[in-house]
Amino acid sequence: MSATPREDRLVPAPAVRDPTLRDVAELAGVSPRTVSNVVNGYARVTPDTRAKVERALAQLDYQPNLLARSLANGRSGQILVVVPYLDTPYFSELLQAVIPRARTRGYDVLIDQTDGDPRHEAALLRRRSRGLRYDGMLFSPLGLSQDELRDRDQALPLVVLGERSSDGGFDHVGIDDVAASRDAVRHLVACGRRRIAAIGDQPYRTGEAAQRRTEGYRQALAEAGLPVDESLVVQTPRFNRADGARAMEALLALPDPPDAVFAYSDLVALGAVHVLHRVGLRVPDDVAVVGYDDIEDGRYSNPTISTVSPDKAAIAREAVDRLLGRVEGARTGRGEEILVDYALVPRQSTRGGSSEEGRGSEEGRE
Amino acid sequence: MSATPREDRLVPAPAVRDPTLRDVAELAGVSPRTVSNVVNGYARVTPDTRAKVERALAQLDYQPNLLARSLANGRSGQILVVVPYLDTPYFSELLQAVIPRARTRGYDVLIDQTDGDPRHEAALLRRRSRGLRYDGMLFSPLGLSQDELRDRDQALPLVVLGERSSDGGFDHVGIDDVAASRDAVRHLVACGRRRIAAIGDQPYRTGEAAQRRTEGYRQALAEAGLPVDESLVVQTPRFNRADGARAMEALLALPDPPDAVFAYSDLVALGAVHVLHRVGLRVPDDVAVVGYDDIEDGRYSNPTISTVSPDKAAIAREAVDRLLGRVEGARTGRGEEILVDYALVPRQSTRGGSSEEGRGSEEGRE
DNA sequence: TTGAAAGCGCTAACAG
DNA sequence: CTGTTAGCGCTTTCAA
Repeated sequence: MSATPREDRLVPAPAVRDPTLRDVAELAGVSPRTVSNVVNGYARVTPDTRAKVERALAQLDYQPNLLARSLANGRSGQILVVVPYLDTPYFSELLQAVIPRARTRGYDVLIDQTDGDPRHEAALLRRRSRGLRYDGMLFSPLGLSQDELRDRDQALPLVVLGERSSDGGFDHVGIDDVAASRDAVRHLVACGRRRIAAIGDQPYRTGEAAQRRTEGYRQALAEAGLPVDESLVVQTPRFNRADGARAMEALLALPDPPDAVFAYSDLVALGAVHVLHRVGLRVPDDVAVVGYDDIEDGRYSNPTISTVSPDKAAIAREAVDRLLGRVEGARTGRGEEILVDYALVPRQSTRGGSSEEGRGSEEGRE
Repeated sequence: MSATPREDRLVPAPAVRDPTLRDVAELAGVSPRTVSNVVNGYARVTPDTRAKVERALAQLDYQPNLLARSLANGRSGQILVVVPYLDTPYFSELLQAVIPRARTRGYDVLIDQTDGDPRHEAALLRRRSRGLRYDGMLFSPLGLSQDELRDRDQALPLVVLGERSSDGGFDHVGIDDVAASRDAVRHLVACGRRRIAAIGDQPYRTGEAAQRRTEGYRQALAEAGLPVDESLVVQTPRFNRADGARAMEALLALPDPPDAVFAYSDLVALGAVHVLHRVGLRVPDDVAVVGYDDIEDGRYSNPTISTVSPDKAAIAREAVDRLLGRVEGARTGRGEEILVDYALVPRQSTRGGSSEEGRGSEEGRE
């Protein structure tokens, strides 16, 4: 039996074993400590020994065991991103921006989807934070009220998306929903509409995001001196196409249907437009529609959808940076409220015509 | 100083420390081994001691440190899912199905997106598998050829989605693209179309998926005795709306434009329809369009898009189960080719009308 | 600057 | 059935 490069074993070594820090140390003739220093660029190392170590590193094609590293230093290098639905364009577009941002900071992304189930969401919040596979959580809740959001493991860094937090219980990143909604409805008013419906209100204590949009809607109507016809405010369980379609059908069944619709998401808008087309009504001629989120579908749909466009790149950037700031201890203290930019983007569904246009910034707000 | 419940320490204990297996063992008066057995439901344990342990478990609200567990048993309990774009509906809908499937099997999901970058993809394949944070990889490649897919770390369980593998180098899950494309074009022929364009061909060695669709297109035309006009086969760099729009513009600039389009994805179809509307052509009256993927957008667009509908739930199920079969050692040996069901779903973009319909299974295959 | 050694918290051989 | 114990591979305090 020929001698192996590694010390002898009683049992035959496994066919192939990845090189460890120890192997590198032996080959380089230094201690594991030194190799670790080189690998992590920590303490100063003599150019001489560094060269030796690096040669060994290369020769063995060493790659650190991330699990072991995590266990030793108590950091997983992963963050968890929680969304209600992955196949909702708004969330997938957001994730598309979040993942590279996290990666440039050296973190991998775990994903969970809750289907908006309050129990699932609550469980995620209360899970003991240490010994977990992630160092922090980016959370887009749907079924939880503000109070429930506060009842959580305070040790786990948390940034909440899309819900308003006024009380410093956690960091929050989003846009000013009331102002954005007001702008959207102002736009419809400016287009000469008078019977403006709102689709997407939610009565629950968990529907605060929806309620802020409704608030903006009311403010804009009040400004314009228009009455609020409560029968034009339609509630929906969620913000998807099917909800938009159903709500639109209900509105059309009214004795005096609306001449415009403010939809609380682009999907809702698309669902509404779908129904309008089916019954032979023209958009925007008969009914103008404005949506919310600026998902890609709305830029290619027929007609294209006027919408409130949140700066998703900014949301992703702010959210990831705030979260990792807490993870890495650079930030402490009370949660902050971060409002990012948004813009109202008029397209065919309110203006008609057939031209495409890029992301406008008119009526942009902060 | 009052006595602490834990053994004395020379330095003050950290303000709060999560209970470990050891803590539980001490409290219950048994060995860590036994606690481990109870927690993992391994060996048989006396009801008596089990009760003791469980009481201690509950009292301390013990939760295992997953990192430590992973390091000890060499399994992370995570799989990595790699897609080119997260905000492409096909992929996000697939992920929506994959995540719960993995979770029911006890695995968490890490996500990476490559933007179709061949270097990124190749790096992922070659990364040393041990010491990684994931036990297996579900991979939807875009920029890699079959050969490049084979050049990988064989130790990492891998299931490939959406590319055809005939050679057992890895497991593959998908639908029969040639047959599905043939069905799609047959459908257009059956609708009385004669000048049928194809949008989405790709010439590269990495464009094999696209080339199979083109093959099906040619077969269907040949069957119908129709000539293949190469100017009607338009190549696109990717499969998104913008590509579909550009390709459609090019087709309309032809001296003799098509009366039907087979688009290699629903996004391409939507982009094409967008352009057709803009120039005032009617779908399907002037130009019929059939897509591929059956994404939700196509069920609510105007018109709704006829499409090839792969059984995404089956793809997710088969892919996750095959992958975990290998991860857990239940499966070994050569890679298999798994073909799942698909159906051609006719909608307004080929048939006209304005009714909605659910997922049809007519012309379903395989 | 570098080495020795003690963990991180859990699993699993190996007794008993 | 349960206890003892030796790691998993890395980081990091403490000495030298």
